[in-house]
This record gives sequence, C-alpha cells and structure tokens, in this order.
Amino acid sequence: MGRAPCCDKASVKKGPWAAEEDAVLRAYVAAHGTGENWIALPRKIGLNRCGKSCRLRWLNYLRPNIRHGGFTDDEDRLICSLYATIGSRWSTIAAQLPGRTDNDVKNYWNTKLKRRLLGGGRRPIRYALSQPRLILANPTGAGAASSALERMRLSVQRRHGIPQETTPGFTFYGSLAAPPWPAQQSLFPATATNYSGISTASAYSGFWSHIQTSTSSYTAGRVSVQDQGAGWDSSSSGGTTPLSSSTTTGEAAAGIDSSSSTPTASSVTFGGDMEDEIDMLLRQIRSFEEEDNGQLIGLGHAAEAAADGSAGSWSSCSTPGVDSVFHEYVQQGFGQ
DNA sequence: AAGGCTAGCAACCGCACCAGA
DNA sequence: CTCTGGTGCGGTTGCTAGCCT
Repeated sequence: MGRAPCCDKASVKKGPWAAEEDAVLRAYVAAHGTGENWIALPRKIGLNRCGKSCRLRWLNYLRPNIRHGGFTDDEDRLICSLYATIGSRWSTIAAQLPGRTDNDVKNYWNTKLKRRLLGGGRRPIRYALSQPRLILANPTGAGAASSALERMRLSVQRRHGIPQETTPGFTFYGSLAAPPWPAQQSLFPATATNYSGISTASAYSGFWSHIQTSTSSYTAGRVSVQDQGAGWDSSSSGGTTPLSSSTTTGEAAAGIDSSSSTPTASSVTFGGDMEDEIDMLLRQIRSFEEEDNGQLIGLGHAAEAAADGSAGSWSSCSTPGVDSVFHEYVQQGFGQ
C-alpha cells in the first residue's frame, strides 16, 4: 500500500515559477521563517503549488546568499575530492561550499565535472578532449567503457597496480593482494560496533558503495559482498575471493543505466556503522595522499599518465585539505 | 535562415528517515 | 511498538538558449 500523496498532483501548478509566486513565497518566509509546515504553506499563502515544490524553490533559489554558476577552481577540486571520497552525497558536499545548493553542485558535477574528469556521460561530448580517451581493454558490454563507475574503478586499479580482471563484476575487490590503506588505526573511541569486525573486503566495498551509482545489478552484487564479507577475514584477502559469486554478472561491470533504480541511504552503506565508515574513508584518503607524496604503485610507464588524465584520476582532482574537510565533517556530526 | 542537436539548469519524483501521536 | 505525516535527499526529466550544420 502506497502512502498518500502530499498534495493533489493533478490540481497543483507545475513547472517554472513565476516572479509573482516567488515574491509571495519570499515575503511569507521573510515574515514567518521556514519553521512551519511546508505542506500546509502553499494553501496558507494562496499558492497553487505543492509544498515540496515551495520548499525546493526556497532552498535552491530564493534563499538568501545563494550563489549560482561561476564555480571556482577551488570549488571544483573540493567537489571532486569529496565526490571521490563520499560519493554522491550532494548535500554534504554542498555544505562545504558556502552559498551552493546540493542541486547546483549536483548539476555542476553532472554537466561539467564528470565529463571533464571521466569523459563520456549520457550525452556525447561535442568538443575534443584535451587528452586521449582511455580505451578499455576489456569491453565486456556495450556500455562498459562509458560507465563513469568503470572509469573510476579503472583509475584506482591503475593507481594500485591492480591488473584488469578479465572477469567482470566485483572481482576487482577480490583481486587486491593487500588493502591499499595502512594498518587499522581508528580515529574513534571504541564503539558498540568494533571496527576489527569488518573485513578489508567489506570496508573496500563500503568505500566503493559511495562512489558507485546504484544500479539494481550492483545492489545485488553489494549484498553479496556484505553477506559473504563477514566470513572473509584479512588473511584470506590475498587469495580467491568470495565476491566472484553468481550475482556478479557481466551486467554489473557493463555500466548499466543508473536510471534503473533510485539509490537509498540503506543501499549505499555497508555492514558497519557510520563511524566505521568514516574511519575507513579517512584511511582511504590518507592512503591516496601518501601515494601521491611517494611513488605510485605499479605504474611505471608513460602511457598510464595519459590514460589517467582521460579516465578520471584522483590525483587530478585531489585536494590537500580533504582530510581536514572530513574531520570537520565528522566533528559537525556527519554533516547534520 | 531554419532545423537539429546539445549543454545547462530548474524542477519533479520517489524513496528513506525521523519525530510525534 | 506501530503508524502517519513532514522533511531531506539523490536521481531523473523536461525546458530553453545557444551552437552547429
């Protein structure tokens, strides 16, 4: 049984807001604030709009100190870094950018940054790329090379010298001879959920769960990671993987259209709690930064550099201060 | 000049979370 | 404890201006 709609969709006005509507909403919020019920607000002020639409209009457009467009290089880098770290948590990313809204950041990422860094996308690029595009050696499916996820994954694979798997799917995780981060070093006091209870496999899958667009096939794969990761201790991570399960089909790596499902909070978390997750992410960041300061593992030839630039290298968008951003994020109560 | 195509962006949709009844 | 309704969030869609052929 579905829940009742918040308003009568058939009777409320949709589409672009008129200047008069903006003025009415702005005047009301200026006088009464936003503490009241958004659902009841439009009726109260005589707007034939859905309450959610009013809220969205206010947050994304009418709110004071909103900035539109003109993203700076620093903002670009911060968005890239945070996206690489926490995935598509646009509200969290936007919280680090004063005056920016999650919608703005999301649109900016989807229309500019993603294309710039990863190439490809829903719509073809008309302009020439400054660097050659990476051609996947393993085009297992029609969309394999165009998947942003795959590009990110390949980027990290290259960074860590992980050979491309001929088997599609999540075997990437299992192919790690050793986790790419230092030994466990929790930033948090002991909690009910002990970090040591989480395998490197599930930790890594947790990291990727933030970057991966949520597809139905991926969700199936992730579930298998969770289910099986519990029994996969670090001592077994160098060998065969429990991830090459029947749920990881070629589709999982083939760049399935992300429109097939709506990601949810529960679908982007893993078997640990929030603190575990943040802890793991911080170590991941540190690991990347240590690599940047030292030598890249297993990348010895010039072709990699060219490929890196075209397929989405973290180094091209990492921000030195991302660690502090995350500390701040944690201190602020995980962005709340 | 006109039609087609694309990028950019505003807005909508649907789901999950959470608080209060 | 369960249910209900409001809110927040991320993904997707649709519109429009501008560019290209």
